[in-house]
This record gives sequence, structure tokens and C-alpha cells, in this order.
Amino acid sequence: MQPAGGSKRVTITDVARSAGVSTSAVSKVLRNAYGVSPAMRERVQSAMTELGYRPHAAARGMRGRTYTIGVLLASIRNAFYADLLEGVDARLRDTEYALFIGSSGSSEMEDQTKLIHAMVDRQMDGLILIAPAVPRSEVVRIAAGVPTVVIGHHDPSPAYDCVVNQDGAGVDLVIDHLVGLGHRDIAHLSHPTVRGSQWKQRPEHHVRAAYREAMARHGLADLARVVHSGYSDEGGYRGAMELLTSAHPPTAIFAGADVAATGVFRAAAELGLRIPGDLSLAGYNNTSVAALAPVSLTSVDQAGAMMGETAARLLLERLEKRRDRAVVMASTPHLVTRDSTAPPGA
Amino acid sequence: MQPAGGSKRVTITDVARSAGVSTSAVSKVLRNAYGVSPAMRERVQSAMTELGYRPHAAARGMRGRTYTIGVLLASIRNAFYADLLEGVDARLRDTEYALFIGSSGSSEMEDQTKLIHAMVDRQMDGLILIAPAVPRSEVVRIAAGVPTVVIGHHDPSPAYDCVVNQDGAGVDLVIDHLVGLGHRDIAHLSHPTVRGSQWKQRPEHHVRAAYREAMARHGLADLARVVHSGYSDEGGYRGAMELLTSAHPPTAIFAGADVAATGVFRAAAELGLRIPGDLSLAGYNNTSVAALAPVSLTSVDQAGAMMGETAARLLLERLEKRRDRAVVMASTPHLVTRDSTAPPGA
DNA sequence: ACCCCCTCGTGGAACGTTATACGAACCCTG
DNA sequence: CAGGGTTCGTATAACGTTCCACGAGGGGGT
Repeated sequence: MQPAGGSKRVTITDVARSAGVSTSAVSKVLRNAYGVSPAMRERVQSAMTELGYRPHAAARGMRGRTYTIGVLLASIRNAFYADLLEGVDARLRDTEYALFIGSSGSSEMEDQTKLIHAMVDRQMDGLILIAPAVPRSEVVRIAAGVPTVVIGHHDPSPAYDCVVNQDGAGVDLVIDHLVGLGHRDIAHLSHPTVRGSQWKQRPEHHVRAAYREAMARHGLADLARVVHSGYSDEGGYRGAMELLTSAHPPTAIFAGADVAATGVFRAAAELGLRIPGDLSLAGYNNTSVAALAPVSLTSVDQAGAMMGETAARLLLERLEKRRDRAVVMASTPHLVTRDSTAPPGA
Repeated sequence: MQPAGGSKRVTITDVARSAGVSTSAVSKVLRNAYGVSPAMRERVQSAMTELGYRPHAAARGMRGRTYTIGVLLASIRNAFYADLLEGVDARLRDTEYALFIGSSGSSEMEDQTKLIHAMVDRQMDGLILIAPAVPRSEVVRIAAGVPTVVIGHHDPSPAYDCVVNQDGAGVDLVIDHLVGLGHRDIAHLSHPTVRGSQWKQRPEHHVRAAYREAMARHGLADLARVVHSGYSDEGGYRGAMELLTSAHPPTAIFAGADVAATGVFRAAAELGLRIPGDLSLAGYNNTSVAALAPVSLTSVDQAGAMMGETAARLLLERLEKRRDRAVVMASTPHLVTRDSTAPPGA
């Protein structure tokens, strides 16, 4: 009945004794393996509930799986990651697996490496890495030992599965929208490239390239301008300051992440520029911040929850050995227009 | 050298063989236990680095500690929790402990109970529970087996340590500020009380009581109004709608959480009310949302990072057996005034 | 020279689970 | 009713670590 407060833990042996069977039998019931009669299953199960038995995950980890899945993310503050997590959690909710999050606090390579190893050391059964900053070769090595799904990066590998967004299409939506409103001088805020990460196709690379292409497609290649001040509030602020105090300030800014867009708001406020009157602003990811009434930011929706759910599903397929070939799942983004974009000089 | 990709893991036995000593000796070095000569330590350590040895956490978990600390939180979306986590992480950063987050997605009692048990099953060495929704008796039972720190609730216990904020003082700051601006009709948005949780002193209870007291102190007891629509964007929206469309709409709203305040913004926008012109608004927790330029919300700062750091410190003290008496740490809040509050009818 | 104690290292028994190998029934078929 | 297969249950050896108990060697003190 009671899960044994501070005293001894109820083990498989206790259950076996109480049910009058061997520990192997209990183990079989636990894993619902072959060769257990309905009668025995019944007895064992009632013994388990009566004693309040819970399997000892560490002991399981020594022999097989731990029924634990780890998610690595750079910052718990990025609301988009929360969307992803929600999806992952939803898919895992009624499985036996528990979900634990490792947050590196920063996107420092070293911290993330430590965290991933911590997960591997704890024998986690599967890993979901959200836009990892660790070198690609390291991820490949890890993935050789533990089923792994990478979210965000477009570099596929036979070692892990990928869940990505068709970032190119998302960027087209934004630029087409802004050009359609009459903007020509549209700048882009991007994220600096990390040296030595070996990832050639991080989301920001895709977005950046797509931005240049879209501008060129509209005959605006000369007006394309990219500032690599980073996906953060502070980065958005600095980038916007640089752009808006330049000789030819843009009439619209496309930020590669909503969180950077919030920094643009701050810069605009300081410079006395109204949004969208004096400056149109678009973000990316359609996080919950974008939807806030005082913010009302036009943004590209990536269906984070769906991506998370997909990632979890792919992982389960691997864990249950229903698939042994790596796949890439790409989803289609769509644009959510709000009050931060308007015709120039409106 | 290489951490063994998919093949065999390097174990303590391999290290022992390579160093020409017994496994017990290696174990001693690992735990830096008594009785190892500098010479042996040197040999073992170089063998470990050469082989790329990493201790198997699950195996450790069977005998002793797992060097894992779990944090339970209701929602990863609450930015205040991110502040707390940052503090916890900072304190644990250069210890041997790894930090994993369990997010229940909702504040459902059942989900949280499952998560806490998942942590205990995995033999985590210590638990930090942020405003847990599980019954108090359950937490006491858990805490009897695993060192535990509870953040938020003001109900102390000999079983666990508490880290709280002096919520009463925080509320006084808000109400004094609003009254000082000339407001009299100040309403409060609170969180509904969960039945059967056994926690008598959840933060929202403290805040609510302090609100009533502060109003009474200013002779405004008759004007005190509380709506229990919940600490969420939607809850804030519904509560504000109810208040603002009533016969006597308040001139100021004090939301018990910033996240609820964002919902008030939405309601005000829909009703064509300007903030702070037609309505003053104050939040609680001073999360990063409050600081966003377009939001600029007056809020009470709780020094989340500091609280998190304190919690981690208390836990380490317990883990290292430097203390065996439960303590309560309370910190002092302060008010951050921004653009969302102004004299009524300004 | 004897004894005692301290230091450093080893042996080996746990810890709770899984999974393989095996044995004892039982059922069917000829 | 012998032979063969299926079904159900058990015995037992891992898995990688910790830590207690023990012993060998060496350095004083008497």
C-alpha cells in the first residue's frame, strides 16, 4: 500500500515472495515477456499493487533500458523550444518512458557536450537534440550508441533522424509579404556562425540563404543586408541599432527569431520610431511572445508542437526497432500576420 | 582516447587492468576515498583519461548516488522558473552533479506525481520542487527518502527545506505604489485554490491575503476585489474581462503573475482601453516578458536566480551531510516600476 | 626483538534487474 | 501409450559499481 517512506524499497524479490513465485516470473510479467499464464500474471500484478512496487530504474539500466528519454536544448527561455517540448511530452505521455530536459543555459559547446554525456552516462534510451551546438562528429558518435533525433539542423546523417522545417519556404512567405506591402529595403537579423561546429546547415544558414534568394528574386539583391548580431533580445537590439542609425535605414526588418525581434522593439522605442508606422518588423517561430497583445508580431509559424511530436514518434520507432533507416521529416511553415507589419510610411 | 562509439563501454575493470591495480583501487580514486597513495592515484588517473573512461551512472545508482539532481516545475513557459533554473544551474555548474528538469506541462497533480516518482525511481540524489501541486503529505514522504527543497510554498516541514519570497512585503510595495499614484479601486487577479492539495500556504494564498491587508491598511477594504481566474495568459484575459466590463471597473489591476498580466493587456486592447492611461497594471515576478519594450510592465522582482542558487546550495549541504536540520530561506522582493502604471485618468 | 598501529592495497559480497538456458508438466497425434 | 511439441515456470549468471573487512608491509616505541 504505502511506497515505503524512508525505509527499504520494495524490490522484485519482495513481490516474488509475496506472490509465491520466482523473481524471473515477476520480471517476465514486468516486461510482459513470453511464457506467463493469465493466472500468474494476475497474482503477480496484485502483489505488485499491494506492496506498491516500483521498478528500480538504475538496476534496469544496468541490464537493459532505463525507460528514460533526454531532451537537450540550449535555453529554456526560448518559447519555441517550449512548443517543441509540449509535442514531445504529448507523444510520450502514455508510454512507459519518462522525459527529462537538460538545459545548457547557453549555447556553449562545452556545456552541451557535458550535458549530452551526462545523459549517455545515465543510460538514457533515446536522445532528442534541439539545434545542438556540439560538433556534428560528436553527435554522430553519440548517435551510434543511442537512438537520436536532431531537431533544426538540416544536415542529415545515416546515424540519426532529423526533424526540420522548410525554412526556405518560410522566408519566402515573409519577404513576399513585406514586398507585397511595398517594402524594398528589407534587412535581416541573423545569428553568428559558430566556428568549428561542423554543421553546415544550421537553421540560421538556411534562413539567411533563403533571404538572399528571395531578395534577388524580387530584384532587390542590392538592398539585401544581413547583420549577425545573434538570436537574443540583446542581439536584436544591437543589430537594429546598427541598421537604424546607418546612412540608409531599412523600412523593414526581418528577424530570424522572435526573441531577436523583441530587441528591435526596444531599439525602435529608444529611437522614437513607431512600429509599424516607421518600421515594419517580422519575426520567426511564432512563439507565444509574438501573440502578446502589446507585441503583436508578424511571424512565421513552424508548428513546434507538431515537430516535437514527430521527433518523439521517430524516436519510439527506433526504440521499438520498427525502423533502422534514418529519415528526415520536413514540415511546412505558414505566415501569421499581425500588427507589426504595414506598408512603409503608413 | 575515443569514448567508444557504438561498441563496448569502458568500465572500471578496463581501467584497473590497464593501470595494473584492482577495481577497488580505481573505485577509491574515483570517489577519492581514504587509502590511496599519490603514485597510484597518478597511474589510475592517467589510465582513465587514456581510455576515456566515464563512470556508469546507472551502476553507481545501484550502490550509492547517481550524481543527478532533478528539478520539478509546472510549466516551462513561465519565465520566472527559467530565472530560478539559471540560479540552480549556476550553483551546480562546477560540481559533479548533473541537473535534469522534469516539466509536467500542466499543474495537474497526477502528472507531477508521476514525474516525481520517475525521479525517485531513477535514484536521483536530490530534488528541487518548484511550487509543487502534489499533496503535501506525498512530498513529505518523498523527502523522507531523498533530500528535497521546496520553492514557493510557505509551509515548512522538518522533512524538507524551503526557499520562499517575502510575498507580503512584495504586495505591499505594489499596493503602496498604486495608492501613491492616486488609485483606490485596485482589483487583484489570483489563482484558484486546488482542492485537496493540503498546502495551506501556496504563494497565491500569501499574495491574496497580503493584498487584502494592504487594502485595509489604506482604508480601502471595501474596494478590495479578487478574481480567481488563474495564473495564465488566458486566465488574465478572462479575469480582466470580468472586472473591466463590471458596473464599477477598477482603475488598476494587480496581477499575481506577469503571465496573467499579459492577458490583461489583451483584454484592455479589445475593450479599447489604453494602459496606463485608462488602466494601470502591475504584475508579479518581474519576468523577462515584463521588461520587453512593448510590454513595459511594472512588476515585483523576486530575484529568481538568487532563489535558485539558494535552493541548490541547501540541497548540496544536505547531500554532503553538512546539515540535517530543515531550514527556511526567505528573500526580500523589490518593485520595478515601468510604463504600465500611472496616476488614474492620466 | 617484540608488539602495536598506521598506511595502502585487494577480495568479494552486495545492489535489483534482465535474459538465457533448462526442466517439468501438459496436450496432441498416430 | 510412446514420441514430439508446446507452454509455463525456475535457476542462475551477468551488468558496473561501492564499500566493508581483511592482510601485508613498514615504522616507531619500549
